This record gives sequence, structure tokens and C-alpha cells, in this order.
Amino acid sequence: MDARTKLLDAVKQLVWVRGVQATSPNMVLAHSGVGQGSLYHHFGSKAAWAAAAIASLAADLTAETDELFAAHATGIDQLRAYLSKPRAALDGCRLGRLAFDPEVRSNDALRAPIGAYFEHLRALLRPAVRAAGVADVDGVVEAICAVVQGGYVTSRLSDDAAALERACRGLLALLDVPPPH
Amino acid sequence: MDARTKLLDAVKQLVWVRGVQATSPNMVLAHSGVGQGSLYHHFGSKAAWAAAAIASLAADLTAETDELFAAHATGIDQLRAYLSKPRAALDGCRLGRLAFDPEVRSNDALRAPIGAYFEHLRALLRPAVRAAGVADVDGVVEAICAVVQGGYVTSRLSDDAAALERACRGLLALLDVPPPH
DNA sequence: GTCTATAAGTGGATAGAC
DNA sequence: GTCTATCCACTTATAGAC
Repeated sequence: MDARTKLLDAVKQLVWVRGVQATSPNMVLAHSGVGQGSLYHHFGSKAAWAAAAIASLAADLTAETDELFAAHATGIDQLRAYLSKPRAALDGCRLGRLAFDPEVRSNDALRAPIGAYFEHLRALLRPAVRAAGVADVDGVVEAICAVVQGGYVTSRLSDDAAALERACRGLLALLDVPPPH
Repeated sequence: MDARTKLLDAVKQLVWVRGVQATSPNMVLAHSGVGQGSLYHHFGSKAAWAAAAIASLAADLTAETDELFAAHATGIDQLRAYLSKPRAALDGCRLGRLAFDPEVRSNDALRAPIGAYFEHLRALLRPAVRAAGVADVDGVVEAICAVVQGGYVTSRLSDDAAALERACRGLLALLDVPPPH
């Protein structure tokens, strides 16, 4: 594995668990086992490696989400699958957790790929929600995105991994989608 | 206004807009107009002033939420009021925005008062949700908390203040609560 | 109580040798 | 491409005078 790959993997991991602001060049070096010279050879600045990591995290999550939606034939099955998927509630969503990171807030190059992921997610959800026969399609699409992101938040703050599951289960009940098996 | 009050007000404002990790003693001095000696006289450390600010922000928000619930007689009206309340979507919830702040995550004295606020909110929501006649009361209570917190997240990441409103409106529709006026 | 001075440690980056 | 050395600013304090 070349140095650039090692660096990018280390940054992705650190950004997921600590965010951008709280990740320092020294941490990246320690976690990647690569030297300082290499970091600044492959990436010109902190903003550069943070942007590369966020773009890669967004690509990963987009691919996983596409796969999940493609694996189910009907809109109802897709909604059930999306809202019942196992999630590491206390770790946070690798993209959503960055919403209030000061360095993400102040740098549109970091924020934009995350916004694009959510726009893509809304596009996947829209036909599924329409199939569920609700009246306010856009409102329910946004509520589904929000319940997952907010579930991560309340789980973390209540130190209770079950809160996210409970919120998703509650929304499925309101959608009148029967739970899995 | 004495120095301690000026300091606490400045810290509360900074923690709201920047979080704990990204707020430095120097910023607190600049925003309060107070000298360095006073800061360390009134608060022994960064953790001390951060804890005082979070406790005070939690007390403020608890009081506002109690007032909102007390102002409405029926559970349905309370749910409508809670989910239609105007919110500064792009600023973030003053408590929820701290969920993934590294200094809050690593310090239970900072996290606990926020967890207590959400527990109090769940207790307010529970009878209202029960009155709405849903089957999965705890699930729907958690979904309501989560949709608000997640609405802040998707609003911020999509740079679209309307996303939070849309999510709340969608959830109200699923709850079969008619919108305000 | 409030001030100024000082300090050890880290963050983010550059320089120049190999 | 990778290494070590060096740099300045800032963070989080502590010390001691007033």
C-alpha cells in the first residue's frame, strides 16, 4: 500500500471518529505510520487532505446506499430496509456528524460533497415515499433523512445506542410499514 | 453587570455558535471584554466554564420548552406547537449541536446535562403522543426528538433553512395532526 | 478581583538534505 | 518521495504585582 493510500485511510478514519477540526496533522502521521514529508508532498494543506477524505467517505456511503436501494424491489421494502439497517449509533453518521464541525461550516469545499450525498438520498427516497401513498411526499422524505441523523444525535447525547433504532421503528410505524420479519 | 456574568454570557454565545472544542479562552476574553486574570479567577479551567455554560444553556432551553408545553391544553396542540415552532435551522440546536464535539464526547460532566434535557423532553412528549393515539408511543416520542435534531443537521449540510421545517411538517402529516391555522 | 508577563505544549506549515 | 529540522501563532494555563 502506498503512502497516499495509507494517509487517506488514516484521515478517513480520524475524520469519522473525531471530525475535521479535532484531527491534527500529527494524529494523521501517527495513525498512518507515514512521515511528515510525505503528508505535505501528497497533500498541500489540512484543507486538502480533509477534502479528499470527505469526498471519499461520501463516495463510500453513496455506493452503500445505492446498493441497499437496489437490493429491494418495492418502495415499501426500500423504506423498511433503509430505516432498519443496523447502524453504529454512538459513532455517528460519517457524514452527518460533520454538520457543526467549525472547519466544515467555514469551508464550502468540505460541506458541498456532503450536501450532494443528502440530495442523492432524497432522490432515492422520493419514489419510495410516493409508493407508500403519503400526501406530503417532500415532507416525509425530509423526515426520513432527519430521523436517522437526529437518531444519531439523541443516541450520542443520551449515551444510548437504542435511541436511534427506536426512532426509526417509530417512524416506520407512522408510515404504516410493517417491521422486518 | 459583573465580570462573571459577562464571562458566562460570552461563553454561552460562543458555545452555541462554535461548540466547546473550537472556543478558546482568548475568544472568551475578546467577546466578554474581561481580562485574563478574571477568567481564571472565576473559573478554574476551560472545562469549568464550558460546564457552566452548558448547564445554563440547558436550563434556558428546558424553561422555554416547559413554557411551550404549558401554553397548550391538549396533546395534539402540544405536538403541533413543538413541531411548528420557528427555529434558526442553520445555527443548530444549542444543545444538540454539541453531540459530536470532541470535548463534550470525552467529558461526561459536559454531556450529562444535555442528556437530561432530552430525557425531560421525552417525558413532556410521552403523554402528548399517547393522546394522539399512536401504537408505538416510545418509538414516536424518539422520532419526534430525532426529526427536530436531524432537521438541523440536514438544513445545515444542505445550506437550506427550509429543510428543518419541511421535515417537521412531514412528521406532523404522518401523525395526522392538522398544520397550524 | 483584576492586571500583565510568562511558559510549556501543540497546530499547521516550510526548508532543505537525501 | 521521504526524512529531519525548524518556524510562528495559538491554546491553556500559571505567577506575581496591584
